[in-house]
Amino acid sequence: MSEHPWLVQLNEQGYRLTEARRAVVEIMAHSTYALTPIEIFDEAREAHPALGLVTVYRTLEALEGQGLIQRVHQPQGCQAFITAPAGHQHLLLCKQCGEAALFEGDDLETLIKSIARKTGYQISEHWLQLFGLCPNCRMAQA
Amino acid sequence: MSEHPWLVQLNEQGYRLTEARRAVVEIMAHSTYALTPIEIFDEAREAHPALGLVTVYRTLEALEGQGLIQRVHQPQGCQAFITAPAGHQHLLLCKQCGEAALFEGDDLETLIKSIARKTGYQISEHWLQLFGLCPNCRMAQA
DNA sequence: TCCTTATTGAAAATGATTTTCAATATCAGG
DNA sequence: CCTGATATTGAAAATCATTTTCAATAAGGA
Repeated sequence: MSEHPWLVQLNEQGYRLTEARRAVVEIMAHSTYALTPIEIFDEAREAHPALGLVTVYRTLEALEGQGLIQRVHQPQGCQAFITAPAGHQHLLLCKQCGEAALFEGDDLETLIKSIARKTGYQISEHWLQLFGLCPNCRMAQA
Repeated sequence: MSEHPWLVQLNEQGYRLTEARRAVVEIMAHSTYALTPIEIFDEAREAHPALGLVTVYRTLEALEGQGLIQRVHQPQGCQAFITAPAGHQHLLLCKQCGEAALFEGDDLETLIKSIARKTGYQISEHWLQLFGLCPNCRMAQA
């Protein structure tokens, strides 16, 4: 069987391919929701019951180090993770159901340049995140 | 002596004015750096040595509830607090020294409306934060 | 000044994450 | 296909941040 691209990448970086890693990657690579270590633990144990929570933490660390997932910051807490956006994409989170959408944020360049000019700062990174209601939850609410 | 506006506001909301609260407000209202509870604790104890860390947490909670301070999210962690920006301002943090600058982010409205149209989400909140080097640290580096 | 009650600090409890360590599993080499 | 070096694992303990509990104290209206 062919491995998931994330597993291939981990392998190329010298990580061994184990049941535990396969189980965590399986969950993380397919979720469109930000998940906490415990949630990942619970879901991944369905495929690999012997999995330990510690290993979830260690695998998340490896995946984050490889730029494959990212931590999601929210008002309720900052422990959740989700697939890392590619390129210049940013997160849009539904406050109701937690579903995450992605959007392009290229237009920021202009804003950032103007702020750099005004403040004298040399800007190297930006975080942009939006919160709202996804189409489904909007409908349910109306 | 006249009290700091933050203390006046707390008082109007029914909070009593105590030495502990005065000490914490004194630190938070004048810092241009994001400070962690422990850092605030250490600094505030210079004015009020009997202060307990628990009270720092409780006072931060009150100040955040009043919209006077806000939590600062950073790659290294999300435990720090800083004066809340007024209106549509956002944070710009120096990666080197931790100093915080503020900037206006009104231009975002256009971007946000366009994303709302594209994704179907009803967007109600946005987080924008920039990281870089402040003028001083830029100079020191060059 | 007195009295009610919000507030306090210390200690204990909780929750998340990290470290330690002996057992186990991966995979390169024979 | 076996074998051995060693990366990886899970459990338990340690650590760190935060919250809760509770009796003592202090704020501020009467």
